[in-house]
Amino acid sequence: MGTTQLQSVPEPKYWHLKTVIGEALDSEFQVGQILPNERELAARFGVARATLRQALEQLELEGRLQRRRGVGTTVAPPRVGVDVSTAQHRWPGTGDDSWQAVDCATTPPPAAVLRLLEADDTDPDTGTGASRPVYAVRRLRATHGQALAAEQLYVPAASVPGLVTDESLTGPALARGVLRELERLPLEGQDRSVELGSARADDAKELDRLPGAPVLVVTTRYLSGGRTAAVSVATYRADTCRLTFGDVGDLQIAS
Amino acid sequence: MGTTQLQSVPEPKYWHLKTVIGEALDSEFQVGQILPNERELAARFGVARATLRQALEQLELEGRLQRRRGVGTTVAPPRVGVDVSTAQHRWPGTGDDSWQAVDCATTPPPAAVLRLLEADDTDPDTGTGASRPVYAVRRLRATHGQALAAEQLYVPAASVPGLVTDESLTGPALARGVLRELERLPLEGQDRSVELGSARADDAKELDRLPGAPVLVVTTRYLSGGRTAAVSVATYRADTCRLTFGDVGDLQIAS
DNA sequence: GAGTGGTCTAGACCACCAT
DNA sequence: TGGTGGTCTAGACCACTCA
Repeated sequence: MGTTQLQSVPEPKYWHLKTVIGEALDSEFQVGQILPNERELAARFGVARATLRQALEQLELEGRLQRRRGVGTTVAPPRVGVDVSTAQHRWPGTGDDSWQAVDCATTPPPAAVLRLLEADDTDPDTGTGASRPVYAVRRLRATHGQALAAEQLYVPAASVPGLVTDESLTGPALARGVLRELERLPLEGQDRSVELGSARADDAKELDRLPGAPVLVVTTRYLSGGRTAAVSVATYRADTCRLTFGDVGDLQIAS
Repeated sequence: MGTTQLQSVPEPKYWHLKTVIGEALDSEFQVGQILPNERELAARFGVARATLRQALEQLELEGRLQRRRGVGTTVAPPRVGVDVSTAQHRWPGTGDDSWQAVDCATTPPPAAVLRLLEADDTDPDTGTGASRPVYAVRRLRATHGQALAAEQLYVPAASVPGLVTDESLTGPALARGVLRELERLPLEGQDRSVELGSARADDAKELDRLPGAPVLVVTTRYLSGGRTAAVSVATYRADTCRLTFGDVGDLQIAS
């Protein structure tokens, strides 16, 4: 038959929808403005609700929309630039009030973290358990009342020799005590990695997201005295955060 | 009625599924092994295919699974650590064969990039167009034949004054020429940001993914002579890449 | 051509938030 | 209590890969 194929390789509907809605966001909507609900939007575009949701999910992933159950879908503000630079060799949170210590436990860290912590602990000496227990400090990072990240900072006891382990020290106070002692160590370097993950239930709750929400997982190894003095696993909200590594230093400051 | 509520707040089925399958991956499967197809898995777990797919999507997002249309679902290898460190003040790809120049065009860059390029171009002098045209160099980064990232490197003409603009220079050759000239500039610093994005159609094709696939967008501003000499926008496959910022430097090398 | 994952539908019910 | 987004179902068809 001589029917000419107008769209030989048609793009998926949800992809086209995403483009259309994305353009509408630029031209017709303002930050914070509420969109029509999903059922109406689906009807308006003549698609099933599931298809519309696929488009909205993409836009939310890109940080352009914010959806909250029971409330609605709103236009998200531009992503917040969050400094996670490694240029200044400082302990995390030093001279920076954006981190807040929340709790501290001594539950054994996950196997992956243990590998990082004990990689250089097993070789030099014979004993392995010298650095136990490992303090697990829980911290939150926020700006303008908005939760950005939840962190689990693992500190082996060997890194905080001066810590008084008084039993009366409860969670938050113990957390601050561990941090205070940690800052006394000379920080010699750090290496860091960033990868995509999905929020565990506890992280999700503190980040005001649903479990499984996309997060940027920043893993940092802090080095002091040739050893791994601490390991931090921080999960940043991927929808609202843009991680910045301001490496410019002197040049930027001079201008 | 006296029916006791066994699960007062039951977690979503797909979340539970994800956990179960994830544990199975650890204990019963090997990297590269192929899973039963989605219809069978859904039947085996007694859920709809869409629900099963929600769990698989999460596992793929976390880099634990790899799905390919027409082929099947396989167990993914651990993520590749990709160095994107800013510690060495070098131009991208110098002394590193993982980047390969593909093409070069002079199409105007997107507005967001233009803002970065011309921020310090408008103030000092009166003229603005001094740095036009802007070369858009296209490069790919790969290891072991596996595409990791696609980059768009924007270089204002002002940054490569020695470039001979012969019309016979085709795309790839022009790209290499621009890079060669760029490397002659003294690199004074760079700042960088990482955020979550979804792959544009062209990036997706070169990364062997579907459009919309999650990517880590690394934006870098290269500074030379107090100016922004180039801007790079690189999209890394979020499922297979873990970006590493090896800041340890001397200490790590010495050990 | 058989089998895979990708897209899409038209419903239903649930958890949550505001009023 | 009404409205929102979140979950789930049971189908259907399509695009792709490979033998």
